[in-house]
Amino acid sequence: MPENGAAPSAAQILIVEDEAHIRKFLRIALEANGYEVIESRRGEEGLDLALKHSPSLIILDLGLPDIDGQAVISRLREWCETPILVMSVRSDEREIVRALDSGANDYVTKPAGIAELLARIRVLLRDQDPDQSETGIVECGTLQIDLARRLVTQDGALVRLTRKEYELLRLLTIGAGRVLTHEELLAEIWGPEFARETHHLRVLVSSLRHKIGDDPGAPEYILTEKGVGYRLLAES
Amino acid sequence: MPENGAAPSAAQILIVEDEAHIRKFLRIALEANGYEVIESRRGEEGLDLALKHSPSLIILDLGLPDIDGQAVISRLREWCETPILVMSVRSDEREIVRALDSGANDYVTKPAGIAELLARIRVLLRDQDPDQSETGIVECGTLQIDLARRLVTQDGALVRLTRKEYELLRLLTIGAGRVLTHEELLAEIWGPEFARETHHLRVLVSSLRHKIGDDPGAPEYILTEKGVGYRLLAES
DNA sequence: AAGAATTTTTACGTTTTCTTTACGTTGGAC
DNA sequence: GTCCAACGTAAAGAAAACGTAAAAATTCTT
Repeated sequence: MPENGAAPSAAQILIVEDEAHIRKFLRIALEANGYEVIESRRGEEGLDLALKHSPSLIILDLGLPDIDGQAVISRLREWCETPILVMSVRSDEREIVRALDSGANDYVTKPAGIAELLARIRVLLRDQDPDQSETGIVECGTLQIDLARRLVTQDGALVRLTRKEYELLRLLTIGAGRVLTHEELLAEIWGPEFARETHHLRVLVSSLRHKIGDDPGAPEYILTEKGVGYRLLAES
Repeated sequence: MPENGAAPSAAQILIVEDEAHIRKFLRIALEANGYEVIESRRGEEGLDLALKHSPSLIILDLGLPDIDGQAVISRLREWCETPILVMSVRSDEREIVRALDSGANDYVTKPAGIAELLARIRVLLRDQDPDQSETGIVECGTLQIDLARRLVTQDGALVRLTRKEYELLRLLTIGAGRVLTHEELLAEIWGPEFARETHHLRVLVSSLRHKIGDDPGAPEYILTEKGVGYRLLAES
């Protein structure tokens, strides 16, 4: 899994759409405009990919073969805030309202002009939460976290992290200084249905701390906020 | 879920539209949904009103008598980030792209279903920059309370609070200046069934005061209102 | 299919936080 | 001054939360 291989500023867009020719059309148009594209034909797979890649935007067709598109929106919104642009052949107003109210950010009726679609994508990417931007190298004492390359070094030496360890560190880094609650972390790393299983988090934090050389008693990096969550100590 | 956009204090919406019957129609629909409405027939006046009232959202017609709607968008974006929803009779794709790219957040072609319009308004209000509302760092002498990060510092030094201590301080901060009664605090922190157990509160206040260096005899931060509750001394 | 790496599960000791209780202090009423 | 009610604080016991190690299960590699 090449995670974030391309240029640092290339936004990654996930397409969830069952019709092959539309997928192809979108992919060509998006790639021509400098976006990186991931695609999926089914809703379940789409949810997986969203979790795995954390794309910058999701284009979602409501008429999927396996699960209701509406359900995809709701399930995405349980744990993430990635902008969702819905495409649909139906221009039924009730469906539009339902999609928007359950968390979609825009609704475009097919067939839509590609220029308009691209403009609406730019709006959604432009209006995103500024602290979501995952570019640049974050430093924390002698610890370096390169979010674009998925690379962590401690004192210049490469630290090998497992997927979950890295995911935890990434979340802490993005929210540096802020407390990330148990629920947030569990929902992001394991999925919303694990939001109460704090023991998972305890062992993961323990092994991450071990690898980056952090002493829980006198933490340099990861501060435990008992009963609440964890926070990465920010530079000051 | 018809989740109403108007939560505690009604969101204010500015309509800039020259056709009287559309203005009237919008006003009725919006007010019926709990929004407060200001309106203007001309672009210049619209800009003035935006400056004066800082509305939560602007609905803009592109076909205005005095200045080009496009110019209104650009001039608004010079100094503010209020969401702009453009309405237009023209569904020319180039115009849509131009409006979105110059700063509009959504574009709806007239005539549009009112339910869809309201849903799109809810999206724009929902997605507004959250740090416009909560990011305030409250200062109280040398005590700093950063509610967004759950961070408390005294004289620049991090103060580590337990969950309940922080919760107490948060409540006092939110209601800064106001007296919070024993009942309110107990109900919020321990639950309504504890509303009479003031001894809990006494020991909690004591330990919080100890950590932020407050002397009950000559309080700098937490003032005891005997027989009633506590209050955080606000800056003036 | 075997082996390695990762993740999940479980268990237990330790630390921190919370609750409870007891007692001292303050300040107004009489 | 005495009494009383409300408050502040200290300390001990109880409960909750945490950290870690190791075994079991799963997934990934080769």
